[in-house]
Amino acid sequence: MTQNNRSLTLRDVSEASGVSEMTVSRVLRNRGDVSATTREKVLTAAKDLGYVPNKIAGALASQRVNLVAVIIPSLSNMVFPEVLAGVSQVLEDTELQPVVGVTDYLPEKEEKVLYEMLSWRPSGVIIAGLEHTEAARAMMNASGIPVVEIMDADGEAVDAMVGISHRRAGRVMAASILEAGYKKIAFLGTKMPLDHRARKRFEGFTETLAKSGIEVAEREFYSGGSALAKGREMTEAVLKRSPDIDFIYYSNDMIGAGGLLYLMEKGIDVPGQIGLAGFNGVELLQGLPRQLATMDACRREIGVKAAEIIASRVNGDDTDKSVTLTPKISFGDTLLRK
Amino acid sequence: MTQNNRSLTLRDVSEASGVSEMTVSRVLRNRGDVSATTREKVLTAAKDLGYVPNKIAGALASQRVNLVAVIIPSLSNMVFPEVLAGVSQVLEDTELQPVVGVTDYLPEKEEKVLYEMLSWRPSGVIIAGLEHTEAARAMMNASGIPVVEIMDADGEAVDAMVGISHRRAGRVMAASILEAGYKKIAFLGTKMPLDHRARKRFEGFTETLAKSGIEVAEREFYSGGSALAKGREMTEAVLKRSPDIDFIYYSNDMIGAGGLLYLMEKGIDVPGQIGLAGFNGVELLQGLPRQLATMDACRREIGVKAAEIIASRVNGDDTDKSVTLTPKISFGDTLLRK
DNA sequence: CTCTGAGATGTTCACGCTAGCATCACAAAC
DNA sequence: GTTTGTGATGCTAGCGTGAACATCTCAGAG
Repeated sequence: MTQNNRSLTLRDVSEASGVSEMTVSRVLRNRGDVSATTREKVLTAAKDLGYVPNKIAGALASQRVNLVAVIIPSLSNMVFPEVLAGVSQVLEDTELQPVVGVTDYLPEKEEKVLYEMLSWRPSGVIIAGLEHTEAARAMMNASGIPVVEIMDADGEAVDAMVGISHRRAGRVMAASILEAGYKKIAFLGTKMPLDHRARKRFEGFTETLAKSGIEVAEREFYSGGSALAKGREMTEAVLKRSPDIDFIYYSNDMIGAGGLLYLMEKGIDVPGQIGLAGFNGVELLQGLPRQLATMDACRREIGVKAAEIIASRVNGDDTDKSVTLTPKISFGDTLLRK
Repeated sequence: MTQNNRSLTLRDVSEASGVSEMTVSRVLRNRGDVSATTREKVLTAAKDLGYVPNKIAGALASQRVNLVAVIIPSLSNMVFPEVLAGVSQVLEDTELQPVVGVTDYLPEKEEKVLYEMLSWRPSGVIIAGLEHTEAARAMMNASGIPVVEIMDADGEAVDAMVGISHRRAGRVMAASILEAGYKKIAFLGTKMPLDHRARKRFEGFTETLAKSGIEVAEREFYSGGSALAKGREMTEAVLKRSPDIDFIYYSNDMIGAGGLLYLMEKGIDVPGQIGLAGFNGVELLQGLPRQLATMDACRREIGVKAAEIIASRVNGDDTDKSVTLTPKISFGDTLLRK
């Protein structure tokens, strides 16, 4: 309540309550034996003063920091917040706390964010992707703490890894599309040098098409802007160039939804004339007039599993080093089922 | 590169490079005079060892922590990430770093998150809303650091405040709707005990309607689930109950978009038969077949301004205590313009 | 009445770093 | 040669807390 400019310490509380700093520390951490009377006295004093413990000092003294660094490319698309939700849910039952860093898909920024985070000596790291700079990889190795790389399973992990195979996801979608009889297939997505997972999906996709002697008929990439609007624009552009396209595979649901809305507006028969599919399985799709075919990326599950691995490792338990989840394809109303 | 289990300290670097710890510290912080030769030697040693400074110890020693706590209700709707983007953009040019805490709209969780964050002794706090528990308010007061409450301007700030008046926003929207001649007006939104800003908009809205002798004809509230789908469902439910509704005011754009898609599907004339408006001005709307009327909540701008206030105050400069931004109404295609 | 032991409380020191001052080397000025 | 100043470097003393150990108190056993 009192407004001090000099910040409060254990000493202030100890003086106010007439016991030693150590006892105050014990009360505030519920550690060790303290009599009910003393506990009461200390808590009252702490509350009256408005004392908030200094975790900086605590962490230095105890050599323990209950933070888990979570490093992701972006917060503005729906995918990473959901991973985060999974992480938080699990960590809430432990004394660990997630701290988020955002890289904007830039390797150098990732390296910088990682450095910053490691300088706070967290108990673990959860980081999106398997592609990192040499230096970043070295830091994670040297840190001596559990590191879980998430979202992807196509590659080598520094330590542990939880994700799906995007190559496989691309292959499965391609197979379903071929099976449904589509032939002139377009791919629309983000500019991929930045987004390795989208790239891998694309690679898996073209690989399977190639086996049937089919090549992607059209492709278009975007970056920035409203994904829904971009989906619209790109779909229009592609159909203008190649009106005989009969399927469009979008690298995410948001642009897919834009495309879907555009085609419906134009009165085009989906999935009869043109089939569509996206990727991610975002909740948003449920509100669309027609269900977009998609593939669930197991986002929440990935967050949960990654957090569980960190939590166990912090407790000294041994755990899985590599968890590969299998995304489920959902045909929705925009991909003919054989 | 070397994998140590015992973590590295300045001493390790100092031994490896043959200078004192102090000099190493100076090199790594670019503080004070160090000869080019020594600097080179130290940097090489640090890099070889893979040394990452320990900010915990640094912060304790220097009594300075370059973190800014940003406390928001949610990451999963589009509004707060954009505020965050504004904050990050500004702080990127300073030595300050944002750290995000999420409250899920729960006052007790807000209090807990605030406590946790303050225990790391950040340089400032940016927190959404003006409504907090007694204890939270006390903590912010006692902290002695700059505190900026954001998003809202209807109320008393603990310290500084940046936001818009949601009451006014509600009033302005009501006035525009009345002016366009709509009479049977419905309101659809979130359950409001949790969301004070939505509540204030609703209050302003009904207040202005009341002045024209009009009452909200229907109302419906939701919580959880896909907002787009909820908008759809609620719109359907309301129109079933009162088919003569001629305007629906949604408490956010997402449910508004759901409603819009539903009405278009049903072939209802928007805005002729039924007008619609949302709130927030989210980017998503740009991809819809028709532009939803809305009001920009100045999200990014709020983040920018709040961060600027913190940055100045940290530098000891005096700044505005209260900044009220004025949202712009956008009529889109769903609200007749008089 | 003394002894024992467990619970309650206090003391000391280290955690890894930085502020503030002390010291040192060396070149320019006298 | 001596002085002086300045850049370069080192030393010491904390920062606020928690771990480990030391001490004290008091009830119950003998």
